[in-house]
Amino acid sequence: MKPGSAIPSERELSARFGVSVGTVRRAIDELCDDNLLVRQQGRGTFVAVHNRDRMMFHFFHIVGRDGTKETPVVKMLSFRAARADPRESQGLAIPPGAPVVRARNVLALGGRPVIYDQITIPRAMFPGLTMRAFRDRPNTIYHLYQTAFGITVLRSLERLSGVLADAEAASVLQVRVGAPLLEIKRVALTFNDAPVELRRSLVDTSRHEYFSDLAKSGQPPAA
Amino acid sequence: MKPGSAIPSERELSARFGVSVGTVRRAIDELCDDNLLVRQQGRGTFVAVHNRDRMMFHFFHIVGRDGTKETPVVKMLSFRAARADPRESQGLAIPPGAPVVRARNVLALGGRPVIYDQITIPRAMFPGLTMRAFRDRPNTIYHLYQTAFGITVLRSLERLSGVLADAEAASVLQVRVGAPLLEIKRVALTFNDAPVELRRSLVDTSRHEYFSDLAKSGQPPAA
DNA sequence: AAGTGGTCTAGACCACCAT
DNA sequence: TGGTGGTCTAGACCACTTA
Repeated sequence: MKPGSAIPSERELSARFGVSVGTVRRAIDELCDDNLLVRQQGRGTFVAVHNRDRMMFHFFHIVGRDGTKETPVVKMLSFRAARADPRESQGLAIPPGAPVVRARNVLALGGRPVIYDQITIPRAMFPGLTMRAFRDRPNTIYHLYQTAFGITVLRSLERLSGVLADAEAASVLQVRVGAPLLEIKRVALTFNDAPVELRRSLVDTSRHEYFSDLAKSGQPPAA
Repeated sequence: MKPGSAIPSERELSARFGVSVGTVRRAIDELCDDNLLVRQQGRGTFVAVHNRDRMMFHFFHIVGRDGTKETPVVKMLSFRAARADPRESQGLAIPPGAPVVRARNVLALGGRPVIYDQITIPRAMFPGLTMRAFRDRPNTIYHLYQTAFGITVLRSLERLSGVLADAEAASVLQVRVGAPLLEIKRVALTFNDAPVELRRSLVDTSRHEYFSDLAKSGQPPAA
């Protein structure tokens, strides 16, 4: 179904499939949990769209030291076709040497460069993607994936480390070489946990932090 | 109710409070989501206990570079009574200068020191806590909080940064001064999001990483 | 076999939103 | 006012555990 469109009402679905409304509700509940649908009381249930609010809520975890969250200003630094190196082929589940696109962005917060993103996506999933479309997109990158290529990013796995700024990162983030940075390696997943995008972010955490609210996880182990 | 004990069955609760079983179920579902109860089909529903599996699942996010999770070997380095400094008083919501305990642990993975924990707890919440009880606890720290002081840690907020090893951290973690470390500042919360414990962890991420699965968050914003 | 949680039914009523 | 999702009822039946 198309992102943004409404799905049939709970009563109609229950009639169509011969199950009770309560069962339909629980099925929809699960799809909402998986970020596929969004309910709106009194209006209907809609296929989720990757707008900016949604991206900020689900996929952007950098906050100021005072806890405030700010929308970053993105500037593209490069956009190049390449062949997948071993790490990329493993992370994206594509053959070694498969065509990919590598892009680099710098994200500014409060007017200062804070995040240096290195993005890799498989060209096979994004046929015809151009540098202009990538750079001049009107919305978020994930919105572009969804609207132009029908690929919806549902969740992401992130692995964080502490690293030192090399010359390149130091130049982009305007810190000295050897300054401490936070490294975030993210794999973005779509349906069936199929990998869509590999992203390495280097974050200058002198004025910002990565915020993690591990409130609710999966099933607790047995007692 | 006591941790580990069973709560009345759904049918009994529905009769006692004059509501339907379905309503009882949803209420219990919420408490399970909040990590307060654990269901076991065919056996009953139990008040959650902070055992080691549970701690590892909900509160320990350091994994090897290959993704394997290993139980750390904890060694206490120090345990001292002190007065809350401004950061501690703010983070724990206690008056400045209020009595606290500061403890330091080093956690080893694969025989190597990897995590240097600096823990602060308010003495008022843990009356009579001794160094021996803290060091020689048979289970996890959060299990001790729960069984000896009736304080159940339900969730935690973590803020991550990249930092450089100072002389103290370098000595504890056996890295050189200036080596990159991952800093994790955690506040552990109990009922009503009341803060229980402040913890600063310095992690040597040369062989390990912080793993974050942001699968399911709260409510998505409006479309 | 008896008791538990897990799933489902076929409704009722409420709160919210659009017209 | 009519349609939507949100909550709740009073059961039925199944899967699992324990004795």
